[in-house]
Amino acid sequence: MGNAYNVMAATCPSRTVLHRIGARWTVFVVNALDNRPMRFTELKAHIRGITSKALTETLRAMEYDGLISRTEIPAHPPHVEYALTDLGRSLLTPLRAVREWAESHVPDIESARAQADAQR
Amino acid sequence: MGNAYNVMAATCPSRTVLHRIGARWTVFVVNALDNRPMRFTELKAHIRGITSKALTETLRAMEYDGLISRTEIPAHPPHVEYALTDLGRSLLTPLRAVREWAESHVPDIESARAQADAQR
DNA sequence: CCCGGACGGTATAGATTTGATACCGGTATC
DNA sequence: GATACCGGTATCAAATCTATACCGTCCGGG
Repeated sequence: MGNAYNVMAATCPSRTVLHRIGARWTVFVVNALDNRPMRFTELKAHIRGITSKALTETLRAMEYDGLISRTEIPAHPPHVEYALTDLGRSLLTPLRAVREWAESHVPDIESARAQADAQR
Repeated sequence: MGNAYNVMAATCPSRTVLHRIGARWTVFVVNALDNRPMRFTELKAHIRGITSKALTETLRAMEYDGLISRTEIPAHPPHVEYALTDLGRSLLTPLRAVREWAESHVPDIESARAQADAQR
């Protein structure tokens, strides 16, 4: 498809993009918002182990990059809703594949680790 | 396909697997070894911006996880060759998709960032 | 009115990870 | 010899992440 960007070049903008995708929690947020918008606390509960700070920073960065939208809903009680944008949804396909790979290859990696440990 | 692992659970082994895949440089190494084995210095030159230390650590971790193999070749001059294992090759498909997403969506993200900057 | 709790975060400090820079031993070439 | 390349280590400073505590707003109950 020959586009002009190459992640292997240190200065290429695609590098920063890949860096952002690869950031600790981005994958989890994208996967969590897969089929519906969520609120802050809902996300925090869903992605077990994330702290408020990490979640806030991840959401801010993703919003800045146009991957998610943040909407304050003035209902009673008011609350905040995070949702994938079209761009974010387009990222869903590759990231879901990564997630599925991770979930389905746990035994392979665990046995590789066990074998490496036994070696020493 | 219903496997037993869920990355959203903090204690799930798949979490550590995903963490490893998401580590700074893993994506680059997998993509670099896409169509042939490479030597240490070759990899370092190919993945612009990586330091020896980062590359060493990434390679060690990936070898431990069974994603790549490290072979010392006793030719003259002797050298070291890194190659994807079958497991590593299976990771290639999802990660190549991520790489391609990054390379093809740079303009979208840049314009989202520009728009966010203009907002303030 | 007062109390308590949920929501959506901040502030701060300590631990962990990363990166820059320098260096090193072995092999081969000049 | 002297020099250079390969495949790394060692060391230390800088950036990042985590844990923990805290905060203001809004709401419902008593």
